Amino acid sequence: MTQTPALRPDLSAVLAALNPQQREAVEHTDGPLLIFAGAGSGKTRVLTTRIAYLISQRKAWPERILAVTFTNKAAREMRERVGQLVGEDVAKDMWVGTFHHTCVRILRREAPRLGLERSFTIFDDDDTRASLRRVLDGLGLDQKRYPPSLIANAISNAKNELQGPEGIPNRNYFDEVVRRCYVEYEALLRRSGGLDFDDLILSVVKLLQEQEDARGYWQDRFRYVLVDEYQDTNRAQYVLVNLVAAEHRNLAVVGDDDQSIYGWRGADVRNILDFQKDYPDATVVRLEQNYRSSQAILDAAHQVIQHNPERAPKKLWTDRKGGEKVIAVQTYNEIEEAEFVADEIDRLRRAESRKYKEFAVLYRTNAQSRGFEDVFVRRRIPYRLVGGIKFWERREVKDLLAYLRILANPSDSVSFVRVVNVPRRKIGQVTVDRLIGFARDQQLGVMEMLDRAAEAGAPKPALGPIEHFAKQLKSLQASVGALRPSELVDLVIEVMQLRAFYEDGTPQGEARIENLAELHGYAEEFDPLDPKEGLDEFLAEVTLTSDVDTYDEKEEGVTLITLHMVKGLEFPVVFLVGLEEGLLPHQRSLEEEKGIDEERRLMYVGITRARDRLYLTCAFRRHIFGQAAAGMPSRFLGDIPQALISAPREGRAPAAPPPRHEYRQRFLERSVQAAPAPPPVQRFGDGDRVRHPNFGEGQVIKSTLTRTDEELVVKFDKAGLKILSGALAPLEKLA
DNA sequence: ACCAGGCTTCTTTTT
DNA sequence: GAAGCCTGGT
Repeated sequence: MTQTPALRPDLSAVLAALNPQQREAVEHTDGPLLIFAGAGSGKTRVLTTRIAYLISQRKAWPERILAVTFTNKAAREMRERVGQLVGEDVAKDMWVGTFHHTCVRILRREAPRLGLERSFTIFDDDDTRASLRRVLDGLGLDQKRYPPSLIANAISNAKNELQGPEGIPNRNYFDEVVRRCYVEYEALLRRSGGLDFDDLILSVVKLLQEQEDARGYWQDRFRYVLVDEYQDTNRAQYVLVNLVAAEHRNLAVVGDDDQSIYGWRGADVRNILDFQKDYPDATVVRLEQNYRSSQAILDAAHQVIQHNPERAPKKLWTDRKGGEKVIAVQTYNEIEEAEFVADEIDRLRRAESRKYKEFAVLYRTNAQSRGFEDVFVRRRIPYRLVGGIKFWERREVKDLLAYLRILANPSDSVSFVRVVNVPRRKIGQVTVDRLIGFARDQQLGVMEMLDRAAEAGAPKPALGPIEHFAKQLKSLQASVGALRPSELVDLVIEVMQLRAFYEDGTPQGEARIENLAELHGYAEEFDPLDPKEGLDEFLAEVTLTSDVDTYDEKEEGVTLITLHMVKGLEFPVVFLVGLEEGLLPHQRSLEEEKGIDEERRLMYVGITRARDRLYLTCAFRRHIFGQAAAGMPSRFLGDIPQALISAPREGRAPAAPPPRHEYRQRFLERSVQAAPAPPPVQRFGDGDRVRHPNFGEGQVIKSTLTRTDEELVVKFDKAGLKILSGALAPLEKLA
């Protein structure tokens, strides 16, 4: 330290504003600390104040404090808020980031020790699947029987459990396939100088476990360690933080077992529930006062979550009295569900002068956003979609990034395969296979591989194009240390003529070209760094940035978001939609042990996002895989006592409170009461012969009018009985 | 090597 | 209702 950072030690006012439990969490400085932080209990405030307190008490220099968050957005916020308390120049030295970012930072420094290139490439899911496809090919295995995504999942689970290929169980042939793929996949990663998401954590764990010097350094370095969302840590992450904090034992973990929703990717709630076993001397603080939601909303949340077993004891409370009752509504189908939401948004904008950004629509699956998008576009309601097809995953963006990746790391053959024919180069499958095989055997990077194409056995006609490609890449590579990331982006676009390649006269082509331009803008952020370093950082950032990270709450528009991504956010008005059996809880969750519990926690997370108003909606019919299916109200609706739910608004049927046992029967009664007004046209009568492009010919068994649609039950000669929407299905009436 | 068209399967959830 | 895979044609 050359100079003492300018501290603003007058935290007394900030401390005085905390409640007693919050204050205890802040002022506890030494030794292990477990904070159970319920939804809306001021967790971020406690964490940031605690860090500021540590700094102002001179407990540690900022660069010796490590805070691990779940998203980059949370990390940024934390740094900002600490900055407001102790000064930005001080806060900038803290280590704040996601598990993955933190590990990348460590790995960049420790690369040599691990026999790793400093410019290692981070493989995202897409790259992993592409790699596995190649592996399967190499092993002569059928991708239909052994879907790459399933194998990727199995390997990921193993890695999260710190298991190598030998740790894959031996139950059946599929396991055997997974094990062999795992071995080959690892070899491919190593040859490519690549690490996948899980490897980032795994490599640091290994480093700390196996190399005493490194372990000593990092354990000494981080005097204070804080981990947010501890209930969502997996085995590898658990080992990592406990290892890092082992020397000073100043480990503070924050979380809420009721909000554990990432079990499917290896998160283990026991990490938080067993913290006191790991650290018998731990101080435990419970933050139970909720500063976000109305009493009515909190009550509903409590009713839902209390059905779960194995919860750490706690109950949220608020001194906000009363509040609007929760409104539950069943609509005819997903279109009307969206219409209803749109109606309410319009109404509340007028009645309560609310802004668009005060509303959020929360759903279980990304596919559900479609109906809302369609309706919002038509009704000119501005919205922003979080998640779904991400910017970084768009084809053209990935193509351009693949070029940059080859430049940053010439061993990255996965990226080479991706762009070998972008634009068309007439280098065929056979040629690519021979080149890749040769490169593997001879341990070559992309450049040498292309230079020795003839030797590799590439077909004669391909040699010309290959040589040209090599020349292009070399000319780009000459600029790598010299040009800044954004300039490099432009150069790739120009040399490879990507604009012309994507230009196809369609609006989609236009969009692709715009996205390329947008990439330039992102890259600019890394221009101030050393050129090569900037390129590496840019590429890492790109693969580690999620959609919520770029979410800006000040931006106008209704938020459309999944229940998983919404954790940590809050909105004055929340619509929790698609509350149907099969959707929430999701069909797939029913097959898993404890699946239902996690679904219920999702519901709980959704409810607790709401400040003032909460709507719960479900649809009677929903199109799934393009076909209408019947939906039963979610069992979770039945967890909420009728007394907490408002009477249905006029003209709307209430969601049937799902009876604990016989909900099918009661549901049907309800749906009869719910008979909506007739739609404009009834095109078919009972007994009509019809033709459908997919299902062939059939006979209408029953035609029913609903408020906006004609619902048809058709018995197809070949395809059997189907329920179709008269408005949507391309049905043709036969004479 | 590339394209069009038909077939299938598919969907949880994400760093 | 889309994306991906396969086939058969050029």
